[in-house]
Amino acid sequence: MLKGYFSEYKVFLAVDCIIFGFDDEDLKVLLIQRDFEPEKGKWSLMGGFLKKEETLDDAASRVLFKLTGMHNIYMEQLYSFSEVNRDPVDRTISTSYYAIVNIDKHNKELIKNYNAKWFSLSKIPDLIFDHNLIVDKAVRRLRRRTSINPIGFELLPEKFTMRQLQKLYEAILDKEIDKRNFINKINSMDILVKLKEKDMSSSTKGSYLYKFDQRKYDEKQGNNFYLKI
Amino acid sequence: MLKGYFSEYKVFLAVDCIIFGFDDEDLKVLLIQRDFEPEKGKWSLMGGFLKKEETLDDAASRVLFKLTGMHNIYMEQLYSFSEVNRDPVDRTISTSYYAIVNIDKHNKELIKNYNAKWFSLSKIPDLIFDHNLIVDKAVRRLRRRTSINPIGFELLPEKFTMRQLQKLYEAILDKEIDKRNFINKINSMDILVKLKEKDMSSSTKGSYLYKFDQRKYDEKQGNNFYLKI
DNA sequence: GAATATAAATGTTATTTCTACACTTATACA
DNA sequence: TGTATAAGTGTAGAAATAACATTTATATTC
Repeated sequence: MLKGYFSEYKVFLAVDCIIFGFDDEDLKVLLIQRDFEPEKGKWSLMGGFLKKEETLDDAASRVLFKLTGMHNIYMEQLYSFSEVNRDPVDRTISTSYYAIVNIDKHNKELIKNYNAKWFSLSKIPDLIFDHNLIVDKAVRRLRRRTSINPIGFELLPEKFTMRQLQKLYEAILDKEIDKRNFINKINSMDILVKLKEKDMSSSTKGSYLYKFDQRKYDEKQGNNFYLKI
Repeated sequence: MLKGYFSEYKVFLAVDCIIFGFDDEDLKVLLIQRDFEPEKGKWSLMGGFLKKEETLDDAASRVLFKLTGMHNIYMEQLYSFSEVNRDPVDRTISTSYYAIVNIDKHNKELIKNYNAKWFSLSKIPDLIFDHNLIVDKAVRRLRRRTSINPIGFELLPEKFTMRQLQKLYEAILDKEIDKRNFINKINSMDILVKLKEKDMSSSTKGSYLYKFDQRKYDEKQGNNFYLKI
């Protein structure tokens, strides 16, 4: 045989997406409620099969767009899950991606169509197959990434307060952080621009708004540092 | 259709293994020379297709055993590569694993049969497909892992000198390390047992041999720490 | 047997980073 | 005018890291 491998080796390869969002309080994950068998009615990650003409990244982008209506979402490949019977219908390997999105920017119509809902990390229900495992791994990865690279750009509105940013870190790392130490560390990263504008919604005094310095933020993505928070 | 997905979505899924070893001087990678088309004569990673009844981990273990004759090799899933035309024969996704082995313990007969050879990192030839990319990613991952967890147990002989351990770290991290600071840090990890025995081969004075405290070493694998070396 | 050559073994100080911690300020509203 | 609320701000002690040089044990050579 000169061309082609033995087709009995072929398997189904799916991508499943863990979509993280942040709502000023909690880190959340977007889940869909299946309206088809098996496990109809149960919650699951959004996924889809890898198609012939696309890479796994393409497939993940496609799946993410389908559910959120957003393009160019920040995402990263997580892991490939391959337990033989993880999918009761047919042997299927799942390459998972985690994505982080601005929770206010997704298309609410779409997520209604998919019976999708945002769940706080602490309230994630029983999911189909091995999806709880996948979410756990994604959370651990996101935590580690947050200790190595700056995060927030994709999760926060364009302008945000220090308090919002701190809440985000606290939600991701699941621990309380001292306000002054946090500000000092963020400032030492040198990725924010302090605006003249204030947010007056949360206090009488008002709090300054910041935005990310896109260029510096992207730089820091490259050369890893260890930000111990 | 009640049972089974649409089979046109099926793809070939291979595992490719980056096998790291250490020879007292350099960090090395075990490569095989292909004796079949395409790209006959070129060097590549050892790989194989995922079979029906095995997980990706199983497949990687099988591939590793086939080439080294060793069981229970330390390995970790790295990444799944999926460029559409990465394999000219047929669309094939590759899930890569990196493994670390004791270079003295593998079966030399086997690697002769596969035309396999150890290559220092700085002397890796042009590999088939995207295998150079895969190796690069594995090296970066190994470096990061080395900064978070202890390493060495799988790469060194049972008994080894501080110098050997330091050389290993220097080879992995590709930088020189101060001897005194290195020893202090390793000691602060508390994973070594100092033996009464000395190695007399490298100096007239002789240098003490150490071995890993298996229990403590395994413990440290779990709770990540940041060892800045 | 004295001198030499080689690698091993060892500790301290200065610098940087991290942690813990409390009071003042601006403003709206009563 | 007083009160309530969240924002804003700095320092000192502790811990980790980085820089750095001399002494020791032994085999070999003269």
